[in-house]
Amino acid sequence: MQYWLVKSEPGAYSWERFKKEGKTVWDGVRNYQARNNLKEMKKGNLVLFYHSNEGMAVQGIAKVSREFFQDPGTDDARWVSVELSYYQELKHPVSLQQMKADSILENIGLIRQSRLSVMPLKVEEFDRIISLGMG
DNA sequence: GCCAACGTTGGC
DNA sequence: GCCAACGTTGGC
Repeated sequence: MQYWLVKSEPGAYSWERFKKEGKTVWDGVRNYQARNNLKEMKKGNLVLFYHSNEGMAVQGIAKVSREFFQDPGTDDARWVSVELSYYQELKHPVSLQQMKADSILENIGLIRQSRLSVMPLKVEEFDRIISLGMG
């Protein structure tokens, strides 16, 4: 099982909206590294949903419900999307500050490479965020 | 609002 | 192929 983290500015697409809609096409990724990560996602993989810029925190968990396909927002064959479905909400959002202060999470991709919007997580990183968010 | 990090573009 | 200029992201 592979674990992931995706970022969204809540003003552009929020966790609240995702929760209400139940699923969404994750489109608009225009960065090769992020695109490569989208292509690696397998159906059933779990994906943390992080709010950037405002309310900077992991909000909840999504599940990959459809593997990559052409991004419907463009005809350019380089760019792909996946479909994500609502899975579970964290009891307490896990803030960037909390992650920076945590010895397991201090070297997470989110902190090391702050501009990447789709990234893999190690199992122990995923588990640590869940335990902080559900504890 | 500022700025660091970093990806992209285009001239040479 | 190099690199300066420029644009974007995202934390503060």
